[in-house]
Amino acid sequence: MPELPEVETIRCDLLEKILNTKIVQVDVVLDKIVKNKSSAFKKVIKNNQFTDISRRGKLLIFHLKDGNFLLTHLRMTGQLIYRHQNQLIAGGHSEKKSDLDVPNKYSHVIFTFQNGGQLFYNDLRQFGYLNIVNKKELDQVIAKFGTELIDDNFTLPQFRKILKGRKRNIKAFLLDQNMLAGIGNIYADEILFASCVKPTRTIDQLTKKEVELIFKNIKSILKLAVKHRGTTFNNYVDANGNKGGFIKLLKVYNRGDQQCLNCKTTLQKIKVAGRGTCFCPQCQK
DNA sequence: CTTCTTGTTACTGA
DNA sequence: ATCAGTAACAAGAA
Repeated sequence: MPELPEVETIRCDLLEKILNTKIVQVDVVLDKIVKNKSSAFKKVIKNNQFTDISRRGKLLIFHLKDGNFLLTHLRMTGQLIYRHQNQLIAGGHSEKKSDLDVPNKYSHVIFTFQNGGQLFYNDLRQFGYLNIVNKKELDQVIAKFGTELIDDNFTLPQFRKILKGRKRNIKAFLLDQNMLAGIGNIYADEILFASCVKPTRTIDQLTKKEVELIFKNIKSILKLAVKHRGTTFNNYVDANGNKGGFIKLLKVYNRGDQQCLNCKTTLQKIKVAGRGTCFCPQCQK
């Protein structure tokens, strides 16, 4: 599940690889992945260039030289993998051959650059999408997102302001992209464990200290995860096709029925906000 | 065979 | 306005 740290890792990887190089060909293997009409999509992309890549929450924004923007959301199993010309398909040291072996049966859109490099949009479950929009449409899409979380503009007073008057449970809030942009199921569980707050607690019950802790942990955990190039739980890989290293640092996510790393209590798995949720009944109050 | 999983949107109902 | 719950989407794992 690509969340903010994973999407940010891919963004930084691609920045070094695909800017200001002419796109000579684009293949749309599976039409439904592209929101635009396939013919219109190809017309805009062909002979165009990416001049920058930005990110809003989990959404990647490729800036095109002609003033349009290519939006990419990976949803659950989307991948963006770049291969430069003549790059050998690595094998042997990879556990999952399909991660590195591109194109494969999940490669639904393929960009080919003038220098021979190729960018593959892979998606096993086909929930992600590519969509070309103009500046006005981009602004409309971006406006709906909540606060950016690894930005210096995200401050404790601002966090308090967003929480004010709300009554839902804290996990549902953390996952709400219209409130905070970029947290998914993995980091929501990790942030709440680090903050010693049970995922079912409602916002109006949180103490001042707990709010402070949650704020601090949102920043520190997301930044640490970016540093470790994200979490590969099942499907995620970076733009080189490599796994993220944060999985070694997960303390609760998907560890239901295992022992808490702090107190050895058996972790519990419950459903909160429609999501599988792991927490320590001893450490999280 | 069935059931579960996951991010997001859309919808219903409180 | 806010929020909870659920279906839908696809395909693989168990």
